[in-house]
Amino acid sequence: MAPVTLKDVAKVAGVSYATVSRALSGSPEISEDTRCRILKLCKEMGYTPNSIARSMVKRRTDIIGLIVPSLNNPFMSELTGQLEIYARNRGYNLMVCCSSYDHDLEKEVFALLVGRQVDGIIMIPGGNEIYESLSSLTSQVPTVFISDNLQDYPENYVCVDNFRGTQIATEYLYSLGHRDILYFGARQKSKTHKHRLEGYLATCEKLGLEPHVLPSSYSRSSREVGYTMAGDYFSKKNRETAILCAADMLAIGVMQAAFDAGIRIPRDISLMGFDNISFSALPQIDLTTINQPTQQMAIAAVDMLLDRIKNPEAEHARLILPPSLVERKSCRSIAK
Amino acid sequence: MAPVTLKDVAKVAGVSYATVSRALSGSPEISEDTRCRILKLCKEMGYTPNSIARSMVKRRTDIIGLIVPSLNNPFMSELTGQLEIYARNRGYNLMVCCSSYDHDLEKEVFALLVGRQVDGIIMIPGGNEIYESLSSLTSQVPTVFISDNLQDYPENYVCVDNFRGTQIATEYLYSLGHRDILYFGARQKSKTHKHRLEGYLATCEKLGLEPHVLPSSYSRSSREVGYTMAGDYFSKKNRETAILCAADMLAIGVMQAAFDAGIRIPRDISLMGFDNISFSALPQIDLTTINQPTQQMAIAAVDMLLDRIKNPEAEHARLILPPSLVERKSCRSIAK
DNA sequence: TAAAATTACGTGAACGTTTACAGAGCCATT
DNA sequence: AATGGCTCTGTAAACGTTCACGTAATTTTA
Repeated sequence: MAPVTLKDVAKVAGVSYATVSRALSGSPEISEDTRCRILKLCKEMGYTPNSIARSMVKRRTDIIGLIVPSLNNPFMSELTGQLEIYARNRGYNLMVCCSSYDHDLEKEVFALLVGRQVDGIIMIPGGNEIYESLSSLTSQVPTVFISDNLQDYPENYVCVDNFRGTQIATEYLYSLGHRDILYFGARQKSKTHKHRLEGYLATCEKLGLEPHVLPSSYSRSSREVGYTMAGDYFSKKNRETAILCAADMLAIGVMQAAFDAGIRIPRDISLMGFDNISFSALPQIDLTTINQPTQQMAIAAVDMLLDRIKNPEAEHARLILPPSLVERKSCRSIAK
Repeated sequence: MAPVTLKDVAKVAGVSYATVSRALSGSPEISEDTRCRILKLCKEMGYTPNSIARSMVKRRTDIIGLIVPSLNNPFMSELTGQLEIYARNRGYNLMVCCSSYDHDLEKEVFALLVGRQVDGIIMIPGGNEIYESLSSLTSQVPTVFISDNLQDYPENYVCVDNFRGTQIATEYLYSLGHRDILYFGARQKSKTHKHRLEGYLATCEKLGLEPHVLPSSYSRSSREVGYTMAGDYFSKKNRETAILCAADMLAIGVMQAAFDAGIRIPRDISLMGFDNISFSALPQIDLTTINQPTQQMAIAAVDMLLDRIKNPEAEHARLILPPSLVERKSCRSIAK
């Protein structure tokens, strides 16, 4: 518990503390002998550099703030894990804050992190209210968003190509012979979901399919929402042979409703999701879905942020990563 | 991007910077007028206190380090989320590091966090190698473990009562009429698993049941392990009517193997897990299990750590929280 | 009304680093 | 032998706070 400082080491070594600092920082302005001697002494004395003091003078902390809506959501917690590992490999630590999908909290923890002098912030917005506060937040500190909602704003962000995702999904279902595909759970307010819907609609048009859309009036894409909506849907006669859900969680709810209604997947109807959350890989679920490249997103977000930190005056960057098909057991090929 | 400091505010206000500091810290040694005037000015000028500088002189950072094996595991990411929220409510931020179940990394990030001058560390060990390094780590900074492996060491920890958990589970299965209960996936090296096994064995003895144990030679309790082990098990004739798994993930693997073998749960055999991870609540899984009180554990760990920070010389604390039964659909009552 | 107590504020040191600058010692060049 | 240029090390200021101390102005007390 006794904090041994540069000065302590310097005193024992019989040099000034600037010399010790030089020995540790790898400065060339020091002879090899003294460097070795000092380094050895540091070890012996159990010296640990105080990064607070260093931050004080260097005017940077090597800390990245992360604002994430929730760590209960597997997609976000996995992303968080990736971000932490990659950031640490690049010499940065992560200060994590959960916003609980609450925009006031988002602003509050943003200010908190700024006060903590983080070098930059990676933010996964929890909703759409973020637009109002965008510039007042990002003017304070370099910020990168992980979100598909920001095309029209001068901000840095990385996201997955949602349009392309539903395009891939629709084409896949088409290739299996499906001609009546229901797009399930289109949320109105989210731009992410708008792009997914558009990918579906555009592909329908390209393939000459008639689009069927079941919009969601809910503000989140939970299993419960999927279950409720699908219960309604299955209670009537329908001609669709496949359902493309706007999110995996919805699809899992749909699965349950299908089970309750005695409808078998994929025998009676094919089902696809979007996100590839870890749940979906469970054999009991085994959902064919569109993968978001979590690791790539994490790496890209950190890289982008560090670029912005190094060069804050640079143009805003955007990176849109390609999604990919994950083929599992929830879709089947049907006769034409 | 222009950092406005105490001095700037002081200059504009025409007072010394000590006065500004007093106005902000709520010191009584200042008149109400000047305080209001300064506070208003701070707002106008967009002043944010620099917590680095404050940490420098106060010799504390109000930061807690968290070392967690992985954020892919839902149990741990949920725990992390709870820790963050509660710690923030108590005025602390969380610096999170993933150890990837690697003990060398555990030691490395511990040192990193110490260098960052965190006020304390909450550590969820990823394995058993932790024993070797225990005292050399915890002598550096107040530390609280979340782990059931530390009864024999003078450390602070909180955990769930694993013995009680399997006791509850065994009694529950007994109450449903089961007399032949297999304990599935007992890991040898983990003390957590040792306690779970002991709870089962003790309860068998108490109830006059003959224990059946299927040990696991694997070092982790994954779905794949459960699937493989259960495949073997189901390929032979067995008399057990219920399986109690040492972890939910194992049970999910068992479910899959049962499905492959044409064995229906709970009709043909009852199945229980331990942990209550979020997967288990999915209707497609619907696993009866033993809950670990994540939120209570998080709150207790933070409270305990802050106690230790305030009073480092105090006796080591241990808190063992009660688990609880979560009744779902994977067990059935059988005729006696 | 003088002494004592109180209030409100300023002064300056401290926290543990980094770094610009200066300077000492040595060797090579003219 | 004087000058210049190295190489190495020391000095001191700075980063933005907090806080112990000092002190002037004001109020209270005897």
